[in-house]
Amino acid sequence: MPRIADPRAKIELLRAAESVFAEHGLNASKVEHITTRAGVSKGAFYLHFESKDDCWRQIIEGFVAKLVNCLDVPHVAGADLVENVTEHLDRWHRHDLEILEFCWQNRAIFRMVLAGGGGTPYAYLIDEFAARVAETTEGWMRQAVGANVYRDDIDTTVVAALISGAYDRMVRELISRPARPDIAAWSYQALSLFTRGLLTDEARLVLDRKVSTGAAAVEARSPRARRKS
Amino acid sequence: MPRIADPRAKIELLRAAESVFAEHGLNASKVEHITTRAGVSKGAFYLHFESKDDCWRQIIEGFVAKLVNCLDVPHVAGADLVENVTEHLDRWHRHDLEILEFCWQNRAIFRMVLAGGGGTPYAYLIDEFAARVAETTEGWMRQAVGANVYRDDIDTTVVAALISGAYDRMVRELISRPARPDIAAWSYQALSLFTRGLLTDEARLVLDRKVSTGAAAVEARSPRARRKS
DNA sequence: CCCAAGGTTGACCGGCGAGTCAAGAATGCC
DNA sequence: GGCATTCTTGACTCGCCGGTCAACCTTGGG
Repeated sequence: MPRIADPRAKIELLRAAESVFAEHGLNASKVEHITTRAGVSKGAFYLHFESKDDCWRQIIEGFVAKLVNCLDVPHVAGADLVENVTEHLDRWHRHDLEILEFCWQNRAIFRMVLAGGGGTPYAYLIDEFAARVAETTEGWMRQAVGANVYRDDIDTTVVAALISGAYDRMVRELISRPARPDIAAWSYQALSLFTRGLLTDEARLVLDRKVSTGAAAVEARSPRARRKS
Repeated sequence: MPRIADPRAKIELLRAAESVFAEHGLNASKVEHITTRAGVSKGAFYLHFESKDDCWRQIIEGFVAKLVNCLDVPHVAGADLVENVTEHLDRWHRHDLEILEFCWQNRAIFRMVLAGGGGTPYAYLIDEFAARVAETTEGWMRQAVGANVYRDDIDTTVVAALISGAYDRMVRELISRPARPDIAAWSYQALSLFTRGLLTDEARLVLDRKVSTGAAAVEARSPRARRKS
């Protein structure tokens, strides 16, 4: 009667691998480190994975489709400036929270990919993520310029890169935290900085009127009770 | 009579090393690749450097003090709002151009450090550079809030991270270019975005008055002829 | 206890790349 | 050309680490 395989071995190995990869990246991580941390032999590793790279791939693959889905946002075109401003800011805010939440939930894998840096399989995912964000941001921006929501003197390529760079830093800060920070507050600070930097004077007037009439604009919902520390 | 040592060997080796390290980072670069590219033997490498790491260090060390100097900026305190706004924007703009120029001149070494990612000796320099920029930015921001130039509802830590993240992306774009881009135009876009995002209403009025009287404010010097492409 | 089936192990193999050093090459004087 | 001095070379050594596999271990049935 055959011996029963240890049902926890693969789980322990995946956990250990995720942890070791996050510390050292793929190239500098040793299979022996992973197996020691998982509490199994080196040979047992190869019962579950074809190679070290395969282990890395198994961890990453389940992550890829989620990443792509996260970035797909429907485009909405409005004809009215009031509608445009409000809709635009709402959409931006919702999208922010969605992405930051995703990054927080998958912070271990982000750390894995970031620790490896150049030359790591799937390291291009970070660059792709960044490029995709910049591309989406630029698309939104061109629309907003066309709708007279954003100033028409902005270079959408440069500014899209600046904004996605800013969010990139925010994500890096987020995933480096041991405890979950106030994502909504962070998002508000970013949104406030960029909308003020981008809006036309007309669009700002629309927004200001919304505020003074007590309407549910994003800035009216800002945490007034929060003071900088 | 002893044979004369080849005076160009070390120069060729340093050049080749810089180039190979920029492509592959430290860990994935092979001494054999460097020596082949330099056109000397593998043994000759060790006549000039104790080890591969030593070669890397020799390239980086000359770079370190320049990097630190580049970030030291004198703090100037003004008492008058008009003076503050103008002085502040001028200083920001000058500092931008100085840093971007430095990054362009040292783009090969930046590429070297970026290509390695985590685990590379001196890779912390990039993190330190980023942290230093954020720290300096935050210091400036606190001053500007105190002088009623910036809004007092900004979280200076979060916003400083956002801004330095944005410049980080700009630098990465800059050093990835084969030909020198229009640094002043890029800097203008960033400055325009962030000043509009940060200034108090009073400070904006000061700035607008300056513009309408034809004074030499930064925005009055903006490249009006430039349209987005 | 013996047995068959399958699981697990860690000493071992072999490729790779950093570093070594004795042999060969280059130089200019006599 | 011979010689002494120094430079340069590239085959070689050695250690690291991913991956292998025969020996040993575990399991439950008879």
